[in-house]
Amino acid sequence: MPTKRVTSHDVARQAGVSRATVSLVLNRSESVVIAKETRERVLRAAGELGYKPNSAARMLVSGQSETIGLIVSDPSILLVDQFVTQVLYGVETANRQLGLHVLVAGLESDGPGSTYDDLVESRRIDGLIVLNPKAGDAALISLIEKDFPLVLVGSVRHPREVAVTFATRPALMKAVDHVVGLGHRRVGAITFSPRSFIATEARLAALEAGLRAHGLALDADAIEIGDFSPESGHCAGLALLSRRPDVTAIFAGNDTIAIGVLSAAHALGRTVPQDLSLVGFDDLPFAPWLTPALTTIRTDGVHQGQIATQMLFERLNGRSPAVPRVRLEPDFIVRASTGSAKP
Amino acid sequence: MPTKRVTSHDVARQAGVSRATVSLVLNRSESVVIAKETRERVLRAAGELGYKPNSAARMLVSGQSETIGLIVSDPSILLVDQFVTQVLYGVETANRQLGLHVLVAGLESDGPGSTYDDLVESRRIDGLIVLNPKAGDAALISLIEKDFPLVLVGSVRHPREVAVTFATRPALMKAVDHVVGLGHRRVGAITFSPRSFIATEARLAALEAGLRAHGLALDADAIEIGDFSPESGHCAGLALLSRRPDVTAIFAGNDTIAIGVLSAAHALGRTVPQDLSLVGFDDLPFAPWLTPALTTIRTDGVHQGQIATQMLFERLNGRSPAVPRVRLEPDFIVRASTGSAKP
DNA sequence: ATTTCTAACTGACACGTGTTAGTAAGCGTC
DNA sequence: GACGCTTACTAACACGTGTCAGTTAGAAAT
Repeated sequence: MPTKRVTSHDVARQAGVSRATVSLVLNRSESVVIAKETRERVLRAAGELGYKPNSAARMLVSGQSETIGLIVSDPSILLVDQFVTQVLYGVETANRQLGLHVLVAGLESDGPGSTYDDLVESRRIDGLIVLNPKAGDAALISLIEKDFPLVLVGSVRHPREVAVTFATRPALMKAVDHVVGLGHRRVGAITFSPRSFIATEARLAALEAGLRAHGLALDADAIEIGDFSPESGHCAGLALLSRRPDVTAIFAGNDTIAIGVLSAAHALGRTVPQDLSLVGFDDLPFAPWLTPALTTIRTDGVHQGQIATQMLFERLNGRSPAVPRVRLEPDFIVRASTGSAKP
Repeated sequence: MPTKRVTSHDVARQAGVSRATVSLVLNRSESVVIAKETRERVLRAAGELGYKPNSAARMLVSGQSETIGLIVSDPSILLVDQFVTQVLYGVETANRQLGLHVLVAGLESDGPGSTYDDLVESRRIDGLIVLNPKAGDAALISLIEKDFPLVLVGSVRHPREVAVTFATRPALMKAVDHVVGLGHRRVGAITFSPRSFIATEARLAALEAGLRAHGLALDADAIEIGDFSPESGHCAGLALLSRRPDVTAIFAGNDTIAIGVLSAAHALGRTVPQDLSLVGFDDLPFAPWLTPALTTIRTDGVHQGQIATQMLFERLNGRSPAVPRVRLEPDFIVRASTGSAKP
């Protein structure tokens, strides 16, 4: 790019006005201080020269970068589970609509954790959205307590956090009602992460509560721990069904794990839903097209990303969001992977 | 964030030196112009005050943003097909390792297309990686011809483009050998996009060439056009198998479409691989865990993203990449979705 | 004619950094 | 002691923009 940059100075010269006037015309949209004729001359000059303000200079003087950071915890989850991508898409589109740029940064759980400071202290971003935040993340807590404009997609259970989460309990209750209504009595679960993660614990608790309402229990040896991936679903499914062959219904931590469970069931000679009922979580785009089509709980990740963006936008404009913690309600979707328990 | 920013001026005062010295100490890592004792005093002061240079000021004076743009054409593909996410992950990790930031921007095909200029002309980014570039994208061509540091993940067939693509022909040949070797004679294909897309056309051509080498043809009415999604795979599969029930093997444009084809086959009462053989494309993480496990062609999207980053890095440092067009070689992976044709 | 007022524009500063030309000090050399 | 040379540091400029306080010109009022 050997081309010379066009500055506001060039525009001013071409329009026969001062640089200050150019700036006023281009920024103060409806202020009447500028004569109509002058305004038009400036706009024409800017157009002809193809003037685009230098973002760095503008950032420097205004203190704003018009950019938000999107931190993805454990980015390798992106590789295996499509849900994170749904949120990312929601965040990107919503910000584009608002005229904001999105800087994506992965945060390795074993890394230095300085990623936040790199972005925040250097004033490279105005606000932050954090995907899958970890409760023990000290740097993150510190930012929350400094009141830095930050929205969590997930939760670290901090009293002052601003977050978008899912109220999974109602949908899980419906799912349990459905499964128990089909006659299942021995139910298993495969989580997408260790119980220490807030979302995992909350979902297991909801599941247990739901079963308890029907006089049933979620046995400790009917729980397996996965890691988001189909492979982990397969392994956990094999382990669970081998240890507890009497289990007739499994709740998977997400749809991706459910794929692996389907494969495990098949490997063990059990047909879904005749010999085993399976419930997924998320309703990813492939869920209706698995064989059998997956009964699942629909969490709208795109929407979650959009809401997070909207809340961050409020904070960036100095307004504290009307509701600091938004809880979205997932739907329960019945398809073909759940069926009557054998008598 | 009511906290006052720490500037290099503060560091200078605390260390008892001039601001210039601070800058020299922090930037000229191994230049010996600074006395060891002074250097240490400055570093200590910077550490104590928690000094982080303001990125905007640095960008302004250096003309570099240490940020690259990642343009995702038709971002909604992200939602349905996991392959794009693999590349994104590769790009993000590689750039993080190089100390560069990544700005992600979706480019709607029907949009104004000004996304490039927004980023480039405002000097917000130093270089660009474009995912799934469109051959007809005038703004993109213009950047290529201006020699802007830009790497394509894909191709627009421009003589001066710098790109990372896949040489799909050898792997597709192997796949055809495999399928024909199993006795299949009537083969169908479902693409992930209209033939006008370069990759689609190239893969169909390779497929046709492979079949021709065996004295077979890819009939026009045995080709269906999909759109990356499992749903499109399902619909295309239904259409193809209804119109040409004699087809015994199908090549899917990607693994995601293959999911839909599996479901279509099932809906029509055909079992894979007994009644129908299926070959996917990409080897996404779920491919081994579908039922049956998917025979497919492995394209390493993460690697592709890393290579693209590396090539862009070369360009940013003024070196033109050793090989302007890297072609990666996919592997052919045989699993359980392909089997002997019925006699 | 002088003052006051308004509309329309401009001069000059600030933002925080990287860098180059330049200075001051120390030291040896003739 | 004048001179040159090296070492270690600093003053000052440049980057391109947003934004006031201030200036000019013309009209209106006194």
